[in-house]
Amino acid sequence: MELQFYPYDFEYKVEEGTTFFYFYGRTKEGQKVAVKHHYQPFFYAAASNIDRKKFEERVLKLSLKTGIEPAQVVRLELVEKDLLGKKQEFYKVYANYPKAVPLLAKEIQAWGINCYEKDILYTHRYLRDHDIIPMRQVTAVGNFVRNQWMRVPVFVAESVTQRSQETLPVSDWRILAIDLETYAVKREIDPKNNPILMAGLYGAGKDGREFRKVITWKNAALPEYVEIVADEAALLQRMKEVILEYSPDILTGYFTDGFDFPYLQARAEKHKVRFDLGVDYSEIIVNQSSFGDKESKIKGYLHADMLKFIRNIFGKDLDVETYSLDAVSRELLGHQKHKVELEKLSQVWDNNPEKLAEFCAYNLHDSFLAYRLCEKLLPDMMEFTSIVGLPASDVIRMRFSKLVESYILKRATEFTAVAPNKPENTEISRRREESIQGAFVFEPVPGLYKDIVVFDFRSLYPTIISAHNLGPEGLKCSCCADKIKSHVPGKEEYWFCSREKKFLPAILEDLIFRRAEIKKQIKQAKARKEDTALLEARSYSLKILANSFYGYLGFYAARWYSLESAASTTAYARNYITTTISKAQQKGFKVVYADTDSCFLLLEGKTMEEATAFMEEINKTLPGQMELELEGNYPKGIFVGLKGRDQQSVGAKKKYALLRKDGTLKITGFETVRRNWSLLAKEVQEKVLELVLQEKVEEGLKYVKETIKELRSGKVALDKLIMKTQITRELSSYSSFAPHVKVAQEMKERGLNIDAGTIISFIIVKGKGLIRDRAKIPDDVAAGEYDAEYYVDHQLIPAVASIFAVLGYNEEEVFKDSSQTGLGKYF
DNA sequence: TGGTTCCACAT
DNA sequence: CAGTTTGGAACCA
Repeated sequence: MELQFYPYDFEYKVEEGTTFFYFYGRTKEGQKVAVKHHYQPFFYAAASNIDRKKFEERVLKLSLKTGIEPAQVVRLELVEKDLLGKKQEFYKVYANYPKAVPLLAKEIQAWGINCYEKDILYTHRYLRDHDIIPMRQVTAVGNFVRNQWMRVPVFVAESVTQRSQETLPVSDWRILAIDLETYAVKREIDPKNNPILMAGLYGAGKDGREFRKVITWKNAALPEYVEIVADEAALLQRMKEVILEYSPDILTGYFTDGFDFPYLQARAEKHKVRFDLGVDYSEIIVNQSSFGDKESKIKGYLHADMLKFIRNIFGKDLDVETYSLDAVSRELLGHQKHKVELEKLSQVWDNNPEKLAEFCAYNLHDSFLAYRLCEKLLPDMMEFTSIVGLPASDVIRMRFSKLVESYILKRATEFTAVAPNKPENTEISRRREESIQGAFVFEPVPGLYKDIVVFDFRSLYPTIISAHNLGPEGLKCSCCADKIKSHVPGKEEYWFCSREKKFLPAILEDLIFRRAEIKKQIKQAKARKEDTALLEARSYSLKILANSFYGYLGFYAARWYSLESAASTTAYARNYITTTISKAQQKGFKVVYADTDSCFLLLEGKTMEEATAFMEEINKTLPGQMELELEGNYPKGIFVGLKGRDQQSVGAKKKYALLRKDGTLKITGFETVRRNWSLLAKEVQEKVLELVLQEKVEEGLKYVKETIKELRSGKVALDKLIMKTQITRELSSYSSFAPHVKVAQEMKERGLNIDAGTIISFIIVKGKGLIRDRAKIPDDVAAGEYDAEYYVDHQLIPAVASIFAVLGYNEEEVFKDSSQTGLGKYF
């Protein structure tokens, strides 16, 4: 019979010597299933320049002792494959089970024969070789078999194919979010001694309404969604039942990899409760690497720890200070966490259970936020999954380099390419020593400019790599060696094949092309007022994957490492931007600034038509998918001087502000966002930039003077004067006492818990002596007690001095005023 | 300024 | 053929 289903979790099992790949998924009707399919593991061994007869005899006799059964070669096949651009013959060496692969390969390498793809995970290999994309419809031919080892029906497949690319809509996946609150005095997280107090679960009910539940074990008057059980062991038991009954495809949460699931595992073990949620009745599996991150797995589910996906992949474009659930939800959902004093939970639990309700609400709300994040980002997770072709659980936990490499590996099959091996440790150290020249940045002359037109190269690095065929395969190719006309600009020693499009640039070109197609679709969909969330997700995935190729080529641990290619990418980029600059200058445009892929021109009486004509002209000369685009045109812009240098001549790079036509500002590089600046300094800096850009310089000066007056009058609201600095280690280990350290000590003396990570807020007040002795906790500062002169000298003036300096005002000329001392005397 | 150390996130 | 060892901010000399 035929079975159609949507798989989302994968593993393999060796059963009586036969290796089976296992799919776990669900049918359209919502029935969870397991599908098993036999597939023989293998790797490659170089077949060139060896005595093949002798090799075959020897290799087929191999039998390496291991803990399980001896590692043996099942059979050999001779194949032709492409290794870094060179066609060669390889043996495809089939092993008797997956873990035999590295053992056999190591032995054969010891004979002096290179082996390849010996560290490709079996489950990943299976998916790639069968061209199966997780979470999309799969058709298996075979039969259901009786079993008692699985919680779900088991189907034994003779064949498995993906005929359709169809997937389920977001609303059809059953998602359940979990969140735990634990007993924790002084933020001490201790799964050995501290119990789980409550477990929040949030999902969608089968009736379409919300599914909300909090399980706790304290008898108190609590809201209707709270279920009270006898003790912690009962909580665990009940939680398991609820999850099984809900039967989610996706289990989600926030930092569930490192906190909730390991905690559940530890407490279940302590109470001897079998928390066997796994589809095969297995318990939670926590993989802890000797360093850093944990990963938690529950067999038969897609465990999506939203923190992992956001931190590793999705959050790179996000404007958040930390990846805390609070900050991320605020940014992505417009919701924040409920505000409760979590430190008091343990105390309330012990002494005032009647106050537990607000903690239950908090608990449920956290799981609600995780659910919403999962729902919102599911299209993105699925897109990365489909481009890379690996399980979503792996994809969301990958760093960029791994993501790129997985995409390359997926495409390698089509190009019959064999993957180069990962570098050895010595090679890694060697590579880590190397570095390349980066981007070109045009040093601006400080000043206030008008009518600035900004052009930039769309996806500069990816399009260069694709257009110039950069990559290890085409580097210094022998076919083009005799006619080296087109070497890399400024690097006579490098050239890349011009006869044949090579593997890496070809698959990168695909990504860029596919993204361009999707962008067109987005435009059309928007015109029809359709929802574009899915398309945006695809476009975003393709974009960051394409952008990561350059970094990958220069990444020390990359299989397709090619520092020459990375260096050539920036060399071409420098050449394109400098060429664009000089061509603009030849046309009579003044160039004020340029950075990596962008170029800022002044119209100076010329028209926008002339500027775009210039752009068109450049575009005619560009190869492949390269394109110069109009980023925008701005009525005004300011570039400021470098601190401590001649403020009139040397401009700071990557620091400027532009005024848009609609009056809004585009501020880059200024300190306005840093938390160790007071809100006052940020506000004043922004306001002054705005006034100056609107040519209201006098008004700007006046504004500063008024602000200073206000400061001195003691009327400025205290919350605008708070400065924040993070405590980064154990308080007692500080040997120098910056203001925030001193405040932290004071807070600790009052019984507040201060440890690494706490952000200390403080205000500097009037008085004698060192600054640090005048730093106070904001709550202790009386209105007007702050030290106005400190704020003038250390916050206000530094925030605006460079802006006024651009206009030729030095502090003395401009800020002349009263009888004050210090810099403030000029105001 | 550059080199080095420390910490992500959860209660 | 689940294992490797990150990177960015804050601090210090």
